[in-house]
Amino acid sequence: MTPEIIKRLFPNPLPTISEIEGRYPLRTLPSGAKVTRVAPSPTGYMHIGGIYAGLVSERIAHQSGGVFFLRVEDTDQKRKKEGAQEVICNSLSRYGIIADEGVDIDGNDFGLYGPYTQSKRKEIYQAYAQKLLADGLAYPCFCAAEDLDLMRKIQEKQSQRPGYYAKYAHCRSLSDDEIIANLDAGKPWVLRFKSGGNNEKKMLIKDLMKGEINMPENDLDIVILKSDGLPTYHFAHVVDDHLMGTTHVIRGDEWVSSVPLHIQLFVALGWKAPKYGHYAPLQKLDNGNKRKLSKRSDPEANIVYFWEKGYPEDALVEYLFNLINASFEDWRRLNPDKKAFDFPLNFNKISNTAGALFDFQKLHSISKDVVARMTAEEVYDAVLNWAKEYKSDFAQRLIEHKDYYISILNIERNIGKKSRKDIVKWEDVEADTSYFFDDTFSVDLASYANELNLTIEDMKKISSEFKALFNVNDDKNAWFEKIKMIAQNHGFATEMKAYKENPSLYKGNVSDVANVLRILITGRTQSPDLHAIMQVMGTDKVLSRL
RNA sequence: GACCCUAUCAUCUAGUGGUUAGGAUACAGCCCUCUCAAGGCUGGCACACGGGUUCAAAUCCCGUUAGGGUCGCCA
Repeated sequence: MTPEIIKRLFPNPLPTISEIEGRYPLRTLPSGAKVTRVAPSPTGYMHIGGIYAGLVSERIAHQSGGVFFLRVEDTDQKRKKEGAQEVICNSLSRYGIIADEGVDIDGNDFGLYGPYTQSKRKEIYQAYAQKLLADGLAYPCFCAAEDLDLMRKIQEKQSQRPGYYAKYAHCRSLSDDEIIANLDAGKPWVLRFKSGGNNEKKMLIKDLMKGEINMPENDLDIVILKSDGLPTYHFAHVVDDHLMGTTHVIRGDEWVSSVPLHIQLFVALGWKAPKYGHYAPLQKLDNGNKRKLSKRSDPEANIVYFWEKGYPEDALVEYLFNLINASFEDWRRLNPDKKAFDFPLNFNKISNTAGALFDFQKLHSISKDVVARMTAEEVYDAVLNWAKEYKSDFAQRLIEHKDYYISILNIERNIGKKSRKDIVKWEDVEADTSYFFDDTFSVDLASYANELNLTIEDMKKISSEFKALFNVNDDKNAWFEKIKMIAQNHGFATEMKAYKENPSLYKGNVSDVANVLRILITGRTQSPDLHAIMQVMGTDKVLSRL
């Protein structure tokens, strides 16, 4: 390749290699410190797998005293969406995944190894591409998309491995004159890596999560610079993670098969490759088959789904930790008061499986525990935050009745003990507490009477008798003694045992009496502790309901 | 089609040559109990299949089957 041709391909002045290397000094970190990153694309959509990767990367870096940074991979200008930076930053920070370096919500860089948005690094990639070109490790390719489609079709027909390699790599052997002719004709071009790999040969890859993998060497001349002058993922990853000093790359296992290529690129540029860890994607069951949680068909693949439903952030984090490493739940049992982020995560303990099915039942169970560990005030704040965004009329009500709601949320909430566990997500709270307000309270007496095998007259009698006896200051025992008394007066058993032994002697038992009151007070047959509910409602409301 | 990965209860998994195959979720039953939830106790439920290697295999090897991934100027 003559310098003249190189100049024609890269007419604009580029920084020199030593200039660039000077801008990215080696990081000075304690020994054992790991440098990781999360590298989403600004498509306006955050996949739950991105949170998974972020969580692992963040923990690995910070637990080792290293650096965790955010890099925005926007080399595909077609997929770039307005407002995507906000989605990325909000999604990560919401789950406590805080980068030491990267791009903030306004698109501003912070940290010394930037810029952290790939489109702003164009000249850096081009400088290294030019170097590869000069070193004879890259070449311009003028093949059009149609040419490549045709090539693949032929390969398929002949049962050949598809791709741009060996005799199919037409532009690899272009003479200088041919290149000049193409350039003169104004043909668009891409830059391809001239692979020295042999597909017959194997190379051993050590994956942090999957262990040793034997892969064939890469012999594909892949594109490193697209016709718009921006790099492909492969090239950008290699250049960036070298310059930014990444030591451990954690990414989805759709990248496993590119590792030979990536290592080849590192070698071609004279660099040391980072360590790689590939995790299997979250899956879901579809018609009896597992498949990857997909953006198109699965709403729960989008992290926003969990915001809309109001899943506590800690619940999702704990669920994901649990998937990353099943010993999390043992650790949690031993350390009920610690933050999830205190959990020590080791690579050799990270589960290496085909990909877990996303299990909502497990998430819900974890979520109930998480909510049960919170105080009523904390729950109130979280519900209010959620409602402000997704249910403004409910938010209004929460604000107007703050103290009342906190008392409601405090019912049977005994922190650290056997607390009530019935809130899974903030979305549930409004309906669960609706009977505390007259405008959202209703009761269908006739059908309940039928269900309890009582007449409405029976219910009325019980109600008026209790009404006369009710005193909001009664403690639980005194309160219940009154209920027993009413039971006795009306021919109900006061003890469950007695009733069970001889049901025919009684009209019902004390629980039926309590249930009558429960229905009148709450409009439903199931509720938290009735005594506590009455205390929270107060005398006026209880009497009016009765 | 080629290459790579994976295979333990319904689900997430522990397990690295000798275990009554452990835990969690879910499920069922009992206890507690004013209902529900919670809690306590108990129970059922698994090493994909076929060959090897070995005194001994969930564990090592080979094959089969099944699932997943990759083979783009997308990441």
